[in-house]
Amino acid sequence: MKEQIADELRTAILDGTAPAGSQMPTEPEVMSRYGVARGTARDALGLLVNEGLIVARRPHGYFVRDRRAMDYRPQTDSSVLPATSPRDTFLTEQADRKPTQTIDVAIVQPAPTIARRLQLKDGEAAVVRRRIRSLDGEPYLTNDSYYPLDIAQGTAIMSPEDIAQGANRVLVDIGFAQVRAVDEITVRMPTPAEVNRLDLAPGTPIACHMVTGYTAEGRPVRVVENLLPGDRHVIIYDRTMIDESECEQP
Amino acid sequence: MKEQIADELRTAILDGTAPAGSQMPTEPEVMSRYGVARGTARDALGLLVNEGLIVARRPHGYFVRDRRAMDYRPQTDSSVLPATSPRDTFLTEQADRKPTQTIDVAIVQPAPTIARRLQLKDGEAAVVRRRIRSLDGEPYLTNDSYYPLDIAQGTAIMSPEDIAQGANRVLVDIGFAQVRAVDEITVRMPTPAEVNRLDLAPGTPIACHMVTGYTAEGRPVRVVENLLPGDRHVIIYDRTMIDESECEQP
DNA sequence: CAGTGGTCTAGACCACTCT
DNA sequence: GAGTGGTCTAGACCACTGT
Repeated sequence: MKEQIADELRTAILDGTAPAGSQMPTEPEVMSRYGVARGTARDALGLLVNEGLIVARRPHGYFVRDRRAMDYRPQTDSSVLPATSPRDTFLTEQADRKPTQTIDVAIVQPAPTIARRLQLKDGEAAVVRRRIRSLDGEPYLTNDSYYPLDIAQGTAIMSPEDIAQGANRVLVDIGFAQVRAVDEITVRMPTPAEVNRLDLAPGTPIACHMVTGYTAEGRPVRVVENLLPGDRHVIIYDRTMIDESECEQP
Repeated sequence: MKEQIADELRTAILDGTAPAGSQMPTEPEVMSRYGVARGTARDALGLLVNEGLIVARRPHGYFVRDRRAMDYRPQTDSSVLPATSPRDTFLTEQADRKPTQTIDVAIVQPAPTIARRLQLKDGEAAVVRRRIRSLDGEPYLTNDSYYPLDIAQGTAIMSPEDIAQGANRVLVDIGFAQVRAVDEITVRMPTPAEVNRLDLAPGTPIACHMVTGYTAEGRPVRVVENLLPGDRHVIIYDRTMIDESECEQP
C-alpha cells in the first residue's frame, strides 16, 4: 500500500503534474484519501523524502523539492576550450547572490582517508584549513585543505584568513611546488556532521571530491576534500575530443 | 532515543569497531538493550540503512556494508600522464570477475533531460542503445546512448549487438564526427526503476554522468547517460598541473 | 487556538529462510 | 518451528508555527 501511494505521488512529481514548490497531501489527507493508518501514510511520504523528491516543512506540510541539478544548462560558447580539470558549478546564478566564507585552521590527526593520501605515519599531525562557502547564507560547499604539519608550520597557511595568492603559491615559495594532482570523486550519503555543516535536507547525497597534490619528487603535500551537496551542484567538464571512442566506455 | 541508538551504532561502524560484513544487533536485541518499542528500534536501524551504512538481510539481520568506494586506492606510476577525460573505475579488481553486458535497442521519445540535450523538437523520436554492464552478474553500470532517429536510422547503431569499433566510429563514417563533448556529473538518489535495473541497496545514491557529443557544426548527435552506483565506483582523474592554483576552488 | 509533522508505544500478521 | 525483517493498525504526546 505505501508503495502504491508513493508511486502515485512520485509520478505526479516526475511528470510535472506537481511542480517544484507545490504542496503534497498532508498526512491526514493521505490517511483519508487511501483509508490507511497514519503510520502507513508517513511511510509512503517518507519514501519520497528519502528519494530527495519532497521535503517536510512543518507546520505547513510536504512540498516538492527543486531538482534543478538534473536539468540541462547549455554551455556558453566561451567555454568551448578543453578544460584541464573538472569544474563544479553552483546552480543558481551567483551574480545576485552574496558569497561569503568562513575559515578556520586547526592542527589535527586527520581521518584515515586523509592520512593515507598524505602518507602520514601513524599519529602524525596535519594542518587543516576548513572552509565553508555560502551564497546568501546557504552553504554550498565545504573545502578542507590538509597539509603535513612540518611543511605548513609557520607559513601563511596557518593563519585563519584568506590567502590572496592561494595556498599553492605559498607551497611554491617554500619549495613544494605541485606538479601533479589526482582527483577522486565518490558519491555517498552524508554523515550527520556533514548534514549539519552543509544544512542538507534528508535524502540529499553528496559528492566527495578529493584532490591530492604531489611535488616533482612524488611527495604528497596537500589533500583537498570538497563536499558538494547533490542538490546544489553539477560538475561540468567540457572537452574537445582526441580519440573518437573515448566517451564510449566512461 | 532513536537518534541516540543510531549514534552509538554509527560510531561503532565508522571507527572500525564494527567492520564491514559484521552483524548489527537485531531489532529484538535493540528493543531489550535500550528498552524501546519495536518501532523505535526499527527507526534507529532505518536511519543507518538510509545512510548507506548497513543493510537488512532477512532472515539473518542487519549487517555493515562495505564502503570501499571511500577508501584510497593509490595510483600506479603508469597513470601519471594527464587524462583527457574522467575515468570511472570499478572498485573490485576486474581481473578475476567475469564481465558481461546486455544490450537492447529501441526507438523512443526520450525524457526531457535527453531531448533537450539532443535539441529534439517536440515529439521527435530518438534511438537508444541501452546497456547494462555487470561483473559476475552484479550490475555496475548502465550506459544508455541516444541518437537522433534520422541519423541512426539504417546504421549499425540500430542493431542490438556490440559494435566492435564503437558507435562513434559509425558516426564518423556517415559524416557526423564529434569534435567536442560536454560532460555533466550530477548526484542524486535513484528512482525505483533505477534501483531495479542496477540492483541497488537502499541508501545508495548514484552519479549520473551525461556526455553530449557535438559535430564541428555544433549539432548534438549523441547523448550518453551513464548511471554509476555510488557504492561501486570511484571517478578518478589524474592530471599534471598547469596553473598552480587551479585546485584551490573546485 | 488549530494544524502540522516528529516521536514513541503495543500490538498484529506476513513471507521468508535456516535448522 | 523459530527467528528474521516488512508491513500495517490505533492510539498517544510533543514542539513548533501561523492565525
